[in-house]
Amino acid sequence: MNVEEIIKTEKKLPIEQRTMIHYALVFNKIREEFSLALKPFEISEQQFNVLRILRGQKGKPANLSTINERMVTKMSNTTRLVDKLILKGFAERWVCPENRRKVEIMITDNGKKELEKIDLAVSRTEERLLQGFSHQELEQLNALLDKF
Amino acid sequence: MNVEEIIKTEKKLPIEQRTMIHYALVFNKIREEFSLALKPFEISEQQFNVLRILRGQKGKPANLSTINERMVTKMSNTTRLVDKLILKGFAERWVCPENRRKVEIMITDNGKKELEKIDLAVSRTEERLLQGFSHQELEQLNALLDKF
DNA sequence: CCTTTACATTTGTCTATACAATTGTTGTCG
DNA sequence: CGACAACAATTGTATAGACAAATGTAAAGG
Repeated sequence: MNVEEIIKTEKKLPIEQRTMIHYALVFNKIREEFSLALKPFEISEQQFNVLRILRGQKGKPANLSTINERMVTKMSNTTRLVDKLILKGFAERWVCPENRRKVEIMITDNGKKELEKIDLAVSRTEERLLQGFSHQELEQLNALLDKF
Repeated sequence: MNVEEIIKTEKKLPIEQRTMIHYALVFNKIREEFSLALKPFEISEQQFNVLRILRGQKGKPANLSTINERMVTKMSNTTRLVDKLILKGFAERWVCPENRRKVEIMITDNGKKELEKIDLAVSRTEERLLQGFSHQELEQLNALLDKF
């Protein structure tokens, strides 16, 4: 990936600015690949993320604020996101008996099955995106990302 | 930035998955900082990007497809984006005389002046985001990003 | 010329997201 | 207890973005 070529500029960018643009370009590529991988399942990246969180609860229900807290990209209204998962039969929701302000949300068996299929497609995408990296380079990248 | 802590998971993620999540988390942080920096100017990141492209033309007008081509994040409708810049008096647009299918878009003096102010705020943000990095680390990061 | 094809931009429409206001519930303190 | 603050989720609304269809213009081929 050549930054200058992609954004068609001849002038030399300061390294800081170049890094930022570079970062965004790579992110766009990643997002594109992911949404392509998710398209056949008719599920958004956010919905996929929530499903993974719900599965991570291992039988325990999650409430909305828990989900929000754990989401990679925080959303302003997770309610409607969960609505869609429920509509698809991948999750269910009820009012929390101990605290009626809260709701409890759980992944359904159907949701789990679907998620397994999606996981496969997603991890294939991840591997494809990262195929040019050695294990050491991945560690290096993670270490650099930690500095942000 | 500790990935596992942020998304509140105890289990060890495979390095590929961890890298992807890490990447997205950092991107969110960057985006947040940028939109904060741009907020006082009431301009979106995309609009800012287009303004920079227009300035990069150095007097020559740009047409829509040129802008689209050079944008960091490609947009489906750049028309309406330019509309907003025109509304703010930062750009002007007319039909291309040689080829009436095309339009010619130029940054105005007003737009240039505003852009200079925004540039300052943005580069301060960039520096702040990257303050933990040595020059060598920035080069390293750029080299790794190239591998995508 | 006239029809067809390709091109460049614009418009329509539907969905996603951001942000604020609202609803319903619980906890606290005089 | 009763008023009020704090909490959790939902709803309303306005804006941004994705995608497809439509418009207007130019080029190509018979």
